[in-house]
Amino acid sequence: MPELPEVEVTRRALAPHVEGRRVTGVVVRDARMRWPVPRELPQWLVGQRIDHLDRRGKYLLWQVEAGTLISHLGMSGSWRVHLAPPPAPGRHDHVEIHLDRCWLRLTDPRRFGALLWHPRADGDIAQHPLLAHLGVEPFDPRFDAALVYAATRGRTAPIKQVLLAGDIVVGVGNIYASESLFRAGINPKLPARRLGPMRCARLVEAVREVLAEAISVGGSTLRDFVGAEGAEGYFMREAAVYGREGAPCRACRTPIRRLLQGQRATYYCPRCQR
DNA sequence: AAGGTAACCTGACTGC
DNA sequence: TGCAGTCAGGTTACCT
Repeated sequence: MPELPEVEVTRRALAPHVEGRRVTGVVVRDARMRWPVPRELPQWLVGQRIDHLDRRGKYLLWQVEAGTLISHLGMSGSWRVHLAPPPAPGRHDHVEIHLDRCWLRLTDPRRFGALLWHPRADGDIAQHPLLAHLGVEPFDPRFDAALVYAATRGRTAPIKQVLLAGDIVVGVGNIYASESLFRAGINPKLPARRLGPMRCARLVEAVREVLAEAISVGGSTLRDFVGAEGAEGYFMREAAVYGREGAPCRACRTPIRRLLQGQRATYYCPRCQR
C-alpha cells in the first residue's frame, strides 16, 4: 500500500494527536507481523511521552523517552486515529495504542508490516539494521544529480529497479517509480549506468515533484488505502501511466505499455520515454 | 558487489 | 454460485 507519500500523509495526520502525549495503554491482539511484535511492548511504552513522530523512508519513528518505536506499513498497513473509543476490533486490527484522549489502531491484513522497539541504550536509531543502509531522503538537498550520477555508475540493472531498491533515494515505491520515470522521460528498461548527468538531473526533479504532488493530494488510493483520519487519497486519479495499460498517453496518445521487471509491474509510454 | 528469485500473507478480482 | 488462478502499494534472505 504505502509508499513515502502515504507514510508522510499518515505521519502528518497522527502527529498533532500524539506528539507531547503520554501512552496510557498498549494492546497487542495479534503479534504476527513481518517479525513478531515484541510481547514486552506494553511494558516498554506505557507511561512514556511521545516526543516526536518522525519518518525515515517508509518507516514511521515514534520517539519516546526510552527509545524509538519503529513502524512499517508493509503492503497493506494503516494507522487510524479515533477520538472516541473505537468500535470492536476487526480481524486485522492487530495493535492498539491508547493515549490520554485518543486511540490509535494498526490494521494490516497482509501482515507484511512491522512494529519493533529500539531502546535508547542501543544507540543511534539511524544505525538500526533496517535503517542503516537506506538511501538519502528525496527532499534532502543532498539528493541531487551528482549523487544519482555517481551512485549509478557500474549499475547494469534497469533504472526502474535501481530506483525501487531504495539504496540511492528512499521512498519511491512501485507506483511512483513508474510515474517519476514518465515525468523524466526516461525508459524504465534503461540500464542505470547509461544515465548521463542531464537525465540524472531530470530524474531528481521528477521524483521530487511526483512525491510532493502525491503528498499534497493525500497519497494514492489503491484498493483500501485511507489516511489516518479516514480520508481517501486522490493521486491515482491523476496517474500518468500507473495502471493505465492500453490507455492513451496523456501527452502523445500512444498506448501505455505494461511490463514486468523483477516480478513487479512497470507502466510507461514507449514514445515519451526513451 | 550486484543481480535474480523466492518468500512472507490476505483479499479482491477474473474467467471458466 | 463456486473454484482455481492471478495480482496487489514492500522488503528481506538467500543463492549465484
